Amino acid sequence: MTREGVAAGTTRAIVAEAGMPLSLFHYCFGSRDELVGALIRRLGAAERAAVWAGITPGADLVAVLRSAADAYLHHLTASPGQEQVLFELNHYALRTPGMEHLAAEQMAMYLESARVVLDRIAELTGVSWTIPVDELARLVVTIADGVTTTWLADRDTAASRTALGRLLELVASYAGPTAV
Amino acid sequence: MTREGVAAGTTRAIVAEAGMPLSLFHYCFGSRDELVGALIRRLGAAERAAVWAGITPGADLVAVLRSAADAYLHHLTASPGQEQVLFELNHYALRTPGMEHLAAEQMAMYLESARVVLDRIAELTGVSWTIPVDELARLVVTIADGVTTTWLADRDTAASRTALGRLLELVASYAGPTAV
DNA sequence: GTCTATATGCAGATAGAC
DNA sequence: GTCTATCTGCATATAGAC
Repeated sequence: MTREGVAAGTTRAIVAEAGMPLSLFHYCFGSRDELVGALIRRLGAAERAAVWAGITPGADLVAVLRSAADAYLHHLTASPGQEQVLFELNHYALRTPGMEHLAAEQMAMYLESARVVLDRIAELTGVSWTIPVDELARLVVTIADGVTTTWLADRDTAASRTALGRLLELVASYAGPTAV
Repeated sequence: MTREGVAAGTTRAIVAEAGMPLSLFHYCFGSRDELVGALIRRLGAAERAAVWAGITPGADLVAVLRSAADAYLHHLTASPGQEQVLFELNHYALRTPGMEHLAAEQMAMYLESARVVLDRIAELTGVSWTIPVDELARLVVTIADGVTTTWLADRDTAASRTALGRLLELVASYAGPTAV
């Protein structure tokens, strides 16, 4: 699905690539949608781990934000399909009766990841956020979604980098001296 | 497709709703993908017209931005499918061999719309932008994409409004006194 | 131009032997 | 648990009468 899209990930294509008979698929999963649901959860968790691992310790807030953003942009341009499939899965869930909650769950996981990362960055750089971290987390997720969607459509890396830089200035503007 | 998703818009579903035989579809369009391509262009143009019409004249920049943002959020929450289908079409184009350029075209149209609107707003409020309007347009499109994607997933209107408000502050920060 | 009827293929899911 | 063979339905597209 990462390589060719969610729609191309038919049960037959999956078992053909895995070298197993079709019936084994239905022995493991009740339906294709069950696999898709499991996939949303698993890829969401993987994304979360990747974001966490991408934090480069440092004292300067702007430098830390900048390096995290660069790491993300590098990952995005190197493996576009990995981010693309997350959006496709999200839209698939939104349009499939009974799976809408998975789209919300996916977003909740992103928000949680952003929250944790923001807390960690504050800790590392010795700043405190001047607005609730929940609100800042949503801002960060919104920015990431926007940059990713836009880049996936036109692949203008330079323009995306510039926009992302400006958006990070906004994030940095919500940092104040730590209360400790 | 707006109502039930791009995948649900089969040729059979379309002709059934239109009350016409299937063959008439193929008399009008060479293939389903040809219809999808036409749809991307048409809905993109409609979006552009809607954005243009949404500008509320006024002297205060922040007020104009705020009203445009509110109008967009109102539209989004009232007719989510209309924005959702644009994303779906975008992803469909990205994954369909030979249609990738349509995704880029769609994004180019958004950028052009943003550019025109930013010029108009500058004219109405008597400000000038302190960064190239191309860069600001990409920032605006990135923001709109991010807010829309995030809201579609969790429907948290209050949080989206707050985030959008903060992002617009960034946009407003690139306004300076007019050179005229 | 517009219709009915059909060709062709692939989708998800299951039956039932081993 | 794992297999082969198959059920059933729906997808895009077309043939060919009118």
